Amino acid sequence: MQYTKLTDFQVENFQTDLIEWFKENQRTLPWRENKDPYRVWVSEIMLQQTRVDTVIPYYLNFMREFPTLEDLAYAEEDRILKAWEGLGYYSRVRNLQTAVREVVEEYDAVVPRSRVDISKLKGVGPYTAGAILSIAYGQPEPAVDGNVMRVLSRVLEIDEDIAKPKTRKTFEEVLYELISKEDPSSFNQGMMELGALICTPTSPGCLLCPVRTHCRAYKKGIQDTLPIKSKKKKAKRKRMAAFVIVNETGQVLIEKRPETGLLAKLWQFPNVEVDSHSFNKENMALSLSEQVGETIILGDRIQKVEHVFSHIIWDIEVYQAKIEAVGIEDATHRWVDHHQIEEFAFPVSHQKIIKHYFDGV
DNA sequence: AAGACGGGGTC
DNA sequence: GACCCAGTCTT
Repeated sequence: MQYTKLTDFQVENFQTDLIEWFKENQRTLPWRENKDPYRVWVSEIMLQQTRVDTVIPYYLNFMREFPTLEDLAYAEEDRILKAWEGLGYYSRVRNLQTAVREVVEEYDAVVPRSRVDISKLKGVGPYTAGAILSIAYGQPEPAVDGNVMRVLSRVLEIDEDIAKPKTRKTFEEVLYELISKEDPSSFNQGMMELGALICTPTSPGCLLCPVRTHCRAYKKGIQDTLPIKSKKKKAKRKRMAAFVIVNETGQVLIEKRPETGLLAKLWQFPNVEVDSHSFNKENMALSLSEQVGETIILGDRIQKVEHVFSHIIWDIEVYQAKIEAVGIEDATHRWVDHHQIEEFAFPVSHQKIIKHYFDGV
């Protein structure tokens, strides 16, 4: 039985027009060299909420460091985080390693071919499952991302709010009918490529579009009103104070962030969240001395950093500080010089502190 | 269903 | 400043 949203829709002609266009116009990208499921998998994780141009250099470096699924499975966690440094959403790479270890142990190092099994892997949601199954294994599984929802909302004039979790399922149901059974890989990639190159969020290039004859929104001239997407709330501000603590040999103190939550397991300079009331230097020197277990002498403010996340804004005031000793290390604290610090993965906000401090020293 | 989770590019 | 990006996990 045909899905009602495809009534009077030329399914086969649409598939052909899309796939022909994709084969002629697809970009040359490093993850399109072959269909190795591991390579496809890594690319799909990196591409989550991240643009192609941003991903390319990370992908090349990552595949050089971890060419096979086993290489990644046996790698040290600090190394995979360093390879991800600056990409954001760091749980992606920790989940990816958990998942490839699962594949090595439970699936004889072969990426599962069924949606049920592949979806059990950490970090593999409905989109990534469909992308790997269709691109690496040629299976007719939908892969619904932001591009696909935008393109299809226009082509089929679907006006559900794409910010709602439930809406993704609407698109998946249609796509099980609409996807090419002969070339699911080119179909899915074609939908995404079309969304990236032609059917863009603002001012779509309808006159260049290979499927405009099929497009209901274009026919009505309402392509700019779709998709419907509700707004999200804006980020909240947090004031922080961070400290570049220097010992007698010129090393600085860094610490590892907690295992869960924001920027989990990355390294940073010791810092505290401050509200406007408790913001005084005596207070900070004291609590800092407690943290480090030695007397800290708080120096000048040397930098201000504003860093914007999707849900938080950090306003960081950076202070220099001195310790009258060599300084003690434990599992989560290290004293490092400007060479050693390169080996640790820092969030971009604290990379700004590293750059400013060591450029000035 | 809504919030947590990064960072960068664009208008 | 707001939006968006080849989304997923947790609550």
